[in-house]
Amino acid sequence: MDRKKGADGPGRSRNDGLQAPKEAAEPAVSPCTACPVRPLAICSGLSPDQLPELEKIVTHLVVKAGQTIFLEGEAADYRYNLTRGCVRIFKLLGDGRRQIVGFLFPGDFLGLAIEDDYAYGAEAVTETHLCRFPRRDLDNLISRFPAMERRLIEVASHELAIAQDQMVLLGRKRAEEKVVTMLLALSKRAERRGELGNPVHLPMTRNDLGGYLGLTMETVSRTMTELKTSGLIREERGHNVRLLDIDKLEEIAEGF
Amino acid sequence: MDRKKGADGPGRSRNDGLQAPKEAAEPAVSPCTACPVRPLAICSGLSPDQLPELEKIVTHLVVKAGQTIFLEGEAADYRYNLTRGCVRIFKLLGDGRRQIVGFLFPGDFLGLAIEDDYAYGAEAVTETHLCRFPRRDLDNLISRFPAMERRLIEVASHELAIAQDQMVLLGRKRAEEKVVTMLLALSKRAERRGELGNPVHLPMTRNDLGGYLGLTMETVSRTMTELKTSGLIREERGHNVRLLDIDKLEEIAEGF
DNA sequence: CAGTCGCATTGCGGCATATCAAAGCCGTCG
DNA sequence: CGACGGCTTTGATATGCCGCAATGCGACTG
Repeated sequence: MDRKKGADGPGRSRNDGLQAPKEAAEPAVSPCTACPVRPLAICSGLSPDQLPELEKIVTHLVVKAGQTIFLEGEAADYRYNLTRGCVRIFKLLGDGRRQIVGFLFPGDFLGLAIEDDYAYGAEAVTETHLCRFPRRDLDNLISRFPAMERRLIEVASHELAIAQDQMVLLGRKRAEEKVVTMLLALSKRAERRGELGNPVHLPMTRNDLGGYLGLTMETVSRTMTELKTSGLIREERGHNVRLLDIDKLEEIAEGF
Repeated sequence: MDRKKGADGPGRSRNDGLQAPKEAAEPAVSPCTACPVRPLAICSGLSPDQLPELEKIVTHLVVKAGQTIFLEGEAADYRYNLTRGCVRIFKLLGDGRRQIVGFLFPGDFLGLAIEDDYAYGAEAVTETHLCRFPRRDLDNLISRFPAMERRLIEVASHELAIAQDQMVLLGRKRAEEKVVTMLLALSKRAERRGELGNPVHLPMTRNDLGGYLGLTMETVSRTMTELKTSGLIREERGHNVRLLDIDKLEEIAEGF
């Protein structure tokens, strides 16, 4: 691939960001016990009778599509858990070029790799529900529960493995391989969450996909068209993509 | 950039690999207490009187330049700590394209992001000294010392932050920016280890650098020549590069 | 000190992807 | 229901890096 300046402008899309996210209307009695994503989240490091500890420090937020959750460089006062929706995290270069370094889905933890300041910005791709924890409180709690620490190591090293796969993608794969890898990865992630894996749902724009794959929006679009033409995928209503020959797609993704 | 097939062949270079690494002649009385890289390593999660616990399960190895430490896909029976030398870890695509996902230096931990099998291969760039721990033993030990677990979370999230920076580099930076970023990063890492930061020492080949930066050897070479021509760096004896205008270099690296 | 081997450099041509521009499509809202 | 706004698609052209090949160079070796 080839690039030089201004891959995409800073943040914002669809909607626009920067209003402070609002607290959810009803935190209510704190439904961690019934939380559908708990088994996926770091919260699975706590036993049911320990959950009240967590509920003491949590705030529930709803963030509308396109809104900013936090900015790169801002003081990192909170960590989050995603319960609904989709979030993009990204880093900027001096001239505005933007690289999306991850998409988050329900059960994912947001705010792991941070120092005093957030090392990346986070924006809602779709309307997103978050559990927000004051960083200090959460870290204290975690250090009191060894199972939580172990869970966090698991999560961090899983993230690291994903990041390494992404380096291979960005450094060595061609456009078609990149797009196919992404489709398969989103499919598998959806299945792990217990959602439908085959018509893959793509909540993000072509621009977001390109921003993650190290491509431009146009190249993503052209590549999708080619995949459709060669009968490997089919687009269905509402940003859904059906994978028509998964074996073939896997081969393409792995560079054979 | 632009690529298609066979960025570089599999492993091996300089020397050649695959002989089983030999144990060090003299593990001796177990000198963890005096280990110069302990403050940098995960071992700093243990107090001096706990070090014997670690020494019970460690084996010291010396691996010659070019030799394989382990292969991608092999059963992940060990974790390592690097005390001397330089290691490259890399992943392969089906057709042999190779992406180097990291270089390790003294104090670094090897074998963090692994499942049952190693997700990447590891080779010595220069002669390397390693502390090897049976995975199960080390994990048991770690889980008995909360300070170790905390240290491991720190290490993992630091690695993750580096990986995210690397995604920006691979996805959005131009060749010159990539090379400059690398030079500065190696310089800073050396300083953190207490080594000389300014004439940066580059133990790895141009091919390795390219493998890490998502470039070919030739492009790295051409870029270095340009940097020399424009007076930003100067090559000195023994794979050393002097940074002549760090401010300017930082600007280039950050995309301004 | 000449010979050899591995790595680095340089030149040249080609190609994948960027870039710029213009339609096309689709959901939203008045 | 028609017009607007944002996203997507498609086309035409530009370019940065790749891929190959030849040469250069420095470090061992005998």
